[in-house]
Amino acid sequence: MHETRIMRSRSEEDYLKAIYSLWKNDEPISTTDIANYLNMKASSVTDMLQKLSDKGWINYKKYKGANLTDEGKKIALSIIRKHRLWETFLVSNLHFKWDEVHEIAEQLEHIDSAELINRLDNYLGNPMYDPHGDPIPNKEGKIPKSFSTPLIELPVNKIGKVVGVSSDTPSFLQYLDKINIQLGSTIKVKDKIEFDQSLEIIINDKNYQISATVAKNILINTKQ
Amino acid sequence: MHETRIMRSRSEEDYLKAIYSLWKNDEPISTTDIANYLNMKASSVTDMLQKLSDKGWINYKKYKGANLTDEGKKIALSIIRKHRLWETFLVSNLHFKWDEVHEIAEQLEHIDSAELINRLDNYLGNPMYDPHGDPIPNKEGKIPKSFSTPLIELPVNKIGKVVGVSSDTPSFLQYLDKINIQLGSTIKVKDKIEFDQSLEIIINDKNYQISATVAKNILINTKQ
DNA sequence: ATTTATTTTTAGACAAGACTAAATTAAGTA
DNA sequence: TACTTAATTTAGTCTTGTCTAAAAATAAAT
Repeated sequence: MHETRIMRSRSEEDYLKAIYSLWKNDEPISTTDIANYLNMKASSVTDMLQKLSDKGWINYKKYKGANLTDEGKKIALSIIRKHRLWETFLVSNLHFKWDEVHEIAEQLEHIDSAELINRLDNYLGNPMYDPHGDPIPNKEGKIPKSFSTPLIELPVNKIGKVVGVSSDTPSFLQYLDKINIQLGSTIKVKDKIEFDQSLEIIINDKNYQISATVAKNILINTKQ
Repeated sequence: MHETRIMRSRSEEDYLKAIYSLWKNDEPISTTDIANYLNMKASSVTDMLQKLSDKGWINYKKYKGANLTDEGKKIALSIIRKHRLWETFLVSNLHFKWDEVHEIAEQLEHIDSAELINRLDNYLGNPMYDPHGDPIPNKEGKIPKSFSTPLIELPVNKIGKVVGVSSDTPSFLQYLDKINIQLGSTIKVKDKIEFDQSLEIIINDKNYQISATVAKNILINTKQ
C-alpha cells in the first residue's frame, strides 16, 4: 500500500488555504470573497474552482460558491501546519520578530516534504501555538482547542493574559510591540469609553489608550 | 539607496545554476549540455538562453553557447549558497542523512529572502562546508578554497582523509555509508588493481574493494 | 412582479515555459 | 571542397494560470 503522490501547484494550495481561511459557518464561500482574499479577479477564481472541484478537493456548484471536501480540508490544514511551524522556527530559532515572518512563511509553506515538516516539528519541541498564538494543526490535521476571547469583551477591572492576535498584519503587530504587548502579557482593563468603544488599559503598570479595532484583534485567555 | 527588487522565476534560477555547474574552463556551455543537465529539450534551452541574455545574466551568441556574466554568476552563487546552507541545516539540525537532503534543498534554495539566509548562516555557525564537503559561498559570493584530490590519485600505502564527494546521488552516498565512509574518514590505499583501476582500501581496519568510478568521486585532503 | 443592480460565468487573449517537427548552421570526413 | 552528420534554432502547439469584456444568472428594490 503506497501513498499516491498527488502533485499540487502553488496556486492550488493558495486557493485551498484561502477557502479554509474564509470558512466560518457551513455556508459555501463566494467567488468574490475568494477573489478579494487572493487579490484576483472573480473570473480567475471561477476557473480554479472548477479545477479544484474536478480534483475532489472542493464542492462547487455554479453560482453557489465552494466548500472544502474532507480531502481539501486536510490539504489546507497541512499547509497551515507548515506555515505555522516555519513561523515558529523563524521567531524562536532565527530570532525574527513576529511581524517579519509572514511573507517568508508564505513561501516556506509550499515546500513539499512530509518528512521535513515532521522533523521540524520535533526539532521545535512539538509546539502547540505559533508566535501569533495561532494553534498548530498536528500531523493528522487536528487543531488544539484554544480558549480565547477578544480583549474588547473583557469587563472593566478584570485582568487577562494575551494568548493570541487575530490579525497578522505587520503594522498591527508593530503597534503592539510599541505599547509593549506580546504573547503572555497581562492586561487590565481600567475603563471603557462608551463613546467610541475604546479602552483604557494597564500593561506593566503603564496606562495606554487603545481603539476598539485594536481591542478586537487581541485575544485573551478565558480558561487555562 | 535601496536595492532594486528583481524577480526571478524558479526556472531562470535553475538555468543559471546549471550553467554555473557545467562551467569549467572559459569555454561557453552548449545548449545540449544544459538540456541534458536539466532533462529538457534543446529547443527549450534556446528559448531560455535568449531570455537570460536579454536580462543580462548570460553572454549568449547563437550556435556558440552561453556563459554567465558577473551578475549571472552572482545569482548562481547565491542559489548555491542557499542550497548548501539548507543542506547543512537538514543534516546538522534535523538529522537527515546526507543522501536524503538534495531534493528538499532543491526546493528550499528558491526561497527568496536575504535576511532569512543570513540568519540561517549565523544560526548554523557560519559553516564553510556542507554535508558533502562542498564549500559554501559567503554573502558576497566568495568560495572558500578547498584542497582536495580524488581518492584514485592517492598512491599505494598512503593515507588520506575524506573531505568531500563529487557526486551527490543518493545511491552513491548510500554505498559510501555501507562501507563506512563519511566526511572525516581515514582511508589507506592498500593496493591498486592495474586491470580495472579498482582499489583495495582500508577503513577502520577493514578491507574493501572499490571501483575506479567510486574512487574518482571521493575527495581526499591534500594540504590542510 | 418586473426592473435594476450585483455577482458569477463564459469566451477569448496573453505570458511563461515546456514540447515536437522542420529548417538551418556548424563540424567532420572523404 | 563537397557531402554527411550532428547540433542548434525556428516555428508552431500545448498547458497553467492569469486577465478583460461580454453574457448570463441571481439578488435586491420599487
